[in-house]
Amino acid sequence: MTTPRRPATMRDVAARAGVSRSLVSTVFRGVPGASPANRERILQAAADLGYRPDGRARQLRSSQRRVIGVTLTATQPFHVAMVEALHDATELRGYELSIALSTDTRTIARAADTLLAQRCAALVLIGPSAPDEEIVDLAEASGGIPVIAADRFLDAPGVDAVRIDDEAAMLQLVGHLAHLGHKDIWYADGAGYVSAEPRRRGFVSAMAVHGLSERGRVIPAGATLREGAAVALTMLDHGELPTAVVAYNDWVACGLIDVFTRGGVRVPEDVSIVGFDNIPESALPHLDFTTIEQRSDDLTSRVVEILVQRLAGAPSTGLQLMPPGPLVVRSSTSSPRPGGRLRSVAG
Amino acid sequence: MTTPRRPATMRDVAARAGVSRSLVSTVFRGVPGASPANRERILQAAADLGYRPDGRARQLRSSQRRVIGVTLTATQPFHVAMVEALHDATELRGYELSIALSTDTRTIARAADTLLAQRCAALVLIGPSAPDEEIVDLAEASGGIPVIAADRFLDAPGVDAVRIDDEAAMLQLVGHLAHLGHKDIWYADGAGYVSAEPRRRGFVSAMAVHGLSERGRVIPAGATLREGAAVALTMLDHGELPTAVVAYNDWVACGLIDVFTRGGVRVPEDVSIVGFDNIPESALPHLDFTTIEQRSDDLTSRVVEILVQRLAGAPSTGLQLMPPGPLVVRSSTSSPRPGGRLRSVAG
DNA sequence: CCGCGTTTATGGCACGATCCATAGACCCGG
DNA sequence: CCGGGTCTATGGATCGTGCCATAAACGCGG
Repeated sequence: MTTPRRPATMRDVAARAGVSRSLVSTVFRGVPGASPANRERILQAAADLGYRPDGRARQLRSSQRRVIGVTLTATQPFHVAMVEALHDATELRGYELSIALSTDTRTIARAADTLLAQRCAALVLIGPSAPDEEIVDLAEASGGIPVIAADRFLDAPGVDAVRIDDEAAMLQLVGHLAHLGHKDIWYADGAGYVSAEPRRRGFVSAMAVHGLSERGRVIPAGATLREGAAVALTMLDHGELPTAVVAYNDWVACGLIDVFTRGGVRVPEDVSIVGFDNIPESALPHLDFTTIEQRSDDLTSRVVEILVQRLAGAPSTGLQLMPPGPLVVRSSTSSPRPGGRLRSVAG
Repeated sequence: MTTPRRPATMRDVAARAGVSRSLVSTVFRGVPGASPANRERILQAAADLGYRPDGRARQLRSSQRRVIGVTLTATQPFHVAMVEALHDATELRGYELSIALSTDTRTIARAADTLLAQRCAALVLIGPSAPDEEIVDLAEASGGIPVIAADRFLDAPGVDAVRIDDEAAMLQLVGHLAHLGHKDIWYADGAGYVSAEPRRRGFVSAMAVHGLSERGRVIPAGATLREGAAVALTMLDHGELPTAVVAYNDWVACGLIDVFTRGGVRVPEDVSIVGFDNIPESALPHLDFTTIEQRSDDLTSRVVEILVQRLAGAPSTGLQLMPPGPLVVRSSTSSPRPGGRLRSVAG
């Protein structure tokens, strides 16, 4: 097979098969109207020429919109899983997915521009980064197609938003500790990370609910094992510990437990620790800490559901919060020492 | 602004601005030939109508191919970083990126089909999964456009492949241990994970180089902290330890060190441990283990370089191996105990 | 042999843009 | 007043396909 400078078109296939261009079209569209003999010859000719229908021309001509635009920041692994789920769901409904990456230097609006230029049928914006205002403006400029913000807390008219209820989850976690009798509860905060805000808000209001606002403390940490470890070290250095620490996520909890146990602070005897996410590592025998599940699968299927409904003509439903996953109680939490209060750790 | 059922076209803009369709075209292409007054009126009319050029029609008409197709498996974080780098590099050369995800159920060939249907100018296949044969077939069917396999070991005519030289990296790691005097060196293998094969090969041949084939052992592990911890546990259970363990990657090393130190096996006094990747966690004070850097940035920039050259007409260069990053020696490695041999660990 | 319905095949317009050839507008010196 | 050059603006062909209207081919009963 030689390599043609110009890719083969329907015209080329038609010429080689000795039929009209239209007949090639009917065969490749899979509609009836071609005799078996001609169908065979056309497919053979196409194979010989390495013909492949031009998607751009197809979409341009057929007035139906058959592309779903997806913007992705890909900070979380489950965001990629969400794209896969969207693939599966839309493919069997005859849609294609078009993916545009947005990064620190490349705004969602810019990524979406590419997609809107393709005249996509709907826009799915995955990820909580980027200011809300940008999403609202984008929805304005989208020409009335469905716009769905996945994993984002946004309450704007005309745009569907779905996100896990971080606040409620935090309420459960703090509630667990409070019921065990803890009063001095600190929170190793996610600092700049995106889900940090609702979780912090959840922590603060949960402490208020239990009348512990005075005893709580929010300490900037981060989202990694490293940052969790760093926070634990500064706590040890300052020589002051609460009876329980809530971590922004499981990695931070790993770091905390690591440093604490090595520093002679026993978990849960001296300090209880809870994580957030229920990653596999949280069940490791030597860690085995209490955490709450992030039901990202539920979030994903909800997004797919909304997309399908909106494509079918259903109106926007606004913001939807997914109920938090179950609390997974393990051996990192127990009641505090009798009369437990802020403890001074000898240097 | 009302929401039109049909998006505005150049014709609509032209009508509103009172000019011809062609003039709208010249304005939106950014070529000279329109008077300032008309340019202004056209842009105003376009803004009023929410006009956005149709990318499909544009690309169809202009015979130049201005799209780079990228398939992505997104198993490694740096794969996403690579897409970002490709964005930056191609954007200022007037190209657009089109991204197609490939998953377990969605082959690279299928993902690439979408891209080829868009008549992309080149194909960048990111990720080492999928059988080589599939890539070769794909290159065959690509109609002669440049095909670049990033992060893949593949030596096929006409397709450029780039990957970090895992084997050489492993040679350095084992060499480091051998020079310290280690002879009983085990390898916690990556099992099913994709880069596992070349690393294992590197380990085996490195042991051969140092005349230690008899003393080496390959133990199936995995790629996560959890799997590393599991391997360490079985080692302790079997009551037999080498003087040094090479981990498939840094997470596995974390798991090993964690379980060992808690189990009373001192690192590096009783056993030396090396990782692979130099993730930030490897520098944590309480871990601080020797590892080798994965210079994924170098890999990325090499891929970009090759793409740019091939777009400029340069011929395929075949397989390229990137030299391994520097060895980062930390406190998890030292000379073995005098006369160190396989050690029995009391239960 | 003719009329009629069904199956196949074809020609041509349209999708929304690019781009070239051409025409009008305008300025300027001769 | 006219010829010639530059700057603007326009019409129309074209990209590769979908799809509709129409034509050819064919079978069949009267």
